[in-house]
Amino acid sequence: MQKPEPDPPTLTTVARLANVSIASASRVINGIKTNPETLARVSAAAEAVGYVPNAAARSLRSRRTGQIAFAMPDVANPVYTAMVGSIQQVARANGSRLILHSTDGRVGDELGFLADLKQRYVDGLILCSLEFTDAHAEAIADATVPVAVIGNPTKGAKVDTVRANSRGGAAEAVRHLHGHGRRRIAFVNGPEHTAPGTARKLGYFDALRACGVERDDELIEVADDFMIEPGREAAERLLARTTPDAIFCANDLLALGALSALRAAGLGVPSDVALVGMDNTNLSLVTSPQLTTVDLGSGERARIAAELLLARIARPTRRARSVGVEPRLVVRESCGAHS
Amino acid sequence: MQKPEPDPPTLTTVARLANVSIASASRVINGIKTNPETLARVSAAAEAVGYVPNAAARSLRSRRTGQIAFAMPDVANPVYTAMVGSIQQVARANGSRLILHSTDGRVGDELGFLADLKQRYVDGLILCSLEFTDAHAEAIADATVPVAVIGNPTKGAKVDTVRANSRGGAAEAVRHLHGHGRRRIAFVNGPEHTAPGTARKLGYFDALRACGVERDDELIEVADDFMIEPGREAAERLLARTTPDAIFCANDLLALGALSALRAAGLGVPSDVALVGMDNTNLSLVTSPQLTTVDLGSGERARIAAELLLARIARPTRRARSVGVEPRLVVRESCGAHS
DNA sequence: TTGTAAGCGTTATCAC
DNA sequence: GTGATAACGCTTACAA
Repeated sequence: MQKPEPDPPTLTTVARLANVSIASASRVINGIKTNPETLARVSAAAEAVGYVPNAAARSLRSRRTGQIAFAMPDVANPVYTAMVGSIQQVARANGSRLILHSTDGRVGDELGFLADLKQRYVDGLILCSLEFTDAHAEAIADATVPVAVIGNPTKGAKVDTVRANSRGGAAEAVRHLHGHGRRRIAFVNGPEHTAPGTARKLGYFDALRACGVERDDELIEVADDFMIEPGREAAERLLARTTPDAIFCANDLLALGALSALRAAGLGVPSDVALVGMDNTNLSLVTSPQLTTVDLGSGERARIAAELLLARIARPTRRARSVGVEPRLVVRESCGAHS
Repeated sequence: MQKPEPDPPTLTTVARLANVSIASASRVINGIKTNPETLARVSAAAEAVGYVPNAAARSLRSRRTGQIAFAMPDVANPVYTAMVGSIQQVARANGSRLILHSTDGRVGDELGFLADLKQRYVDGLILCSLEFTDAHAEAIADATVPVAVIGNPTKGAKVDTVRANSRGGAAEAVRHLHGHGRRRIAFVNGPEHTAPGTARKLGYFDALRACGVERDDELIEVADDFMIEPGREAAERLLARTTPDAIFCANDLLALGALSALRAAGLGVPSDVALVGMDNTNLSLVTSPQLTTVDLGSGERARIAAELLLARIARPTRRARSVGVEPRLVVRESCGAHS
């Protein structure tokens, strides 16, 4: 059986077969009210030839692609995959496809994707940026399609935004440690030039102040990246010079690294050193002890961002909205729950 | 400052500004050889107005979208996010965008995406299917764009394929356990109607036979899903009726669940019960003890699938290729490495 | 209600 | 080399 490979049927094919104009065929396909008889004829014809509308032609005319994009730092990080899942759901419910861009946190890549929007291959973009610069604000301002930001845009930026309160969350984590009798509370942070790095450090200080604990820079260590291995290395450096009775890590991955360093140093968790992470990734459930952490609502923030974006795509003139999602402490074995 | 919101510049805009025909403008934009002077004029004009070609118009004419899609069971599963990462890289190097579809392993969804290809919103699809049916083969056969499958297509299906050898990998895992003196080797499987479920069970039997160990159905337990919680429950059922000296789990997530059940039962790993998982997800590094596992080359398989797909998009008439990726045992603390 | 026809922004085939 | 011009497949005034 040789492939005949006939060109795919177009509206013209259908119209001809149904003996109507291509306009009528189009109306039927788009569910616009028509005479029952033509409707029947066209539907039958479409069915018969297996007609499916061509996406490119449709977008060209309608100026809608039915696609949205999500630009995120790292496909392998559970925080972001949680976001992908939420966005996927919203998009699908909306009949939209999802394009995934990976930025590795590089500002240049983010700006590149923003610029590419001019190609109009999507109806809008959700940008999850770790480091929002003026260049971002500018690029968004002259983007031709709506953008929603998950993160912390610069002050002036007029853009739909979903923020986490990671400063507050960090403070809550540290207060929790203090509440459990810890007094030498160390802090393992990620790169401090990032928005999360900055905010979480401030939260750490906030809590120390609130608890009346004096800040001790010896207890602070910065990892190269918000990842497991850098977390382990940072914790090793920390433990080489001092022994805290608690470590707050700026995210779960760092905490996993720290856990491994603590174990290697023969320190018990939480008996010797309590440990709290941040993000409530599914990783925090698989460690032993299970990790106490702060849920910053990644999935929910992404869902909201997607909804804001779709709303703006529908009504581009709405005023920019900014939504905050509050953190939630999740107490597990590494501090607070009986292990 | 009010937004003037001028329509985005088109080729016509550029051509007019450069005082050339739109054909010449097009040539310059597409890097087709032209007189240096017109080239300069057009480039300058394009630059001046910030011209960017419209994706929809381009695809309509050229019948190329510059997009590929990846349909996978679960965005949150590290095995698949590893695949996403690889595909993303290949796509990007090729100048293609990546569309992500999530199927939750539902056959109906997979078939739906296959059918949607007729809209031609992508140049091709990579399908990672857990359960490949005749309907899949049929849908692929009359798809209008190339498809590459990661998994095990039915025999007759003419489609580019990348297979893992999970049967062989499972056998290797079990032989490894046997080699470390384990004789009561239990097996926690996922749903057996899936391709991985079937293959891994066969591998388990293969190894028992090879090692001269008699098969004991009491040592086999099936989880509802390839996830942590079902894994824990299955392991609990297993431990309620017998005590093995090793458990082989059909993937890492199941192994994490089993680990937690073992811990709850007061059994030491690997002292009392050795444990081996499968997939070599990054999760296997964060447990304590770290998990011995079998790497089925997810990232590599995805990379190969992407390359096969792009190759076929470039030359649609090539014969279908089938590539196998061999498993690799990764020895860590839960069996074989000193903990 | 239905048909005619004008684009949407490109690319590609022609003559020139 | 360059410029008209005809598609690509569809939506949508507007006219009938």
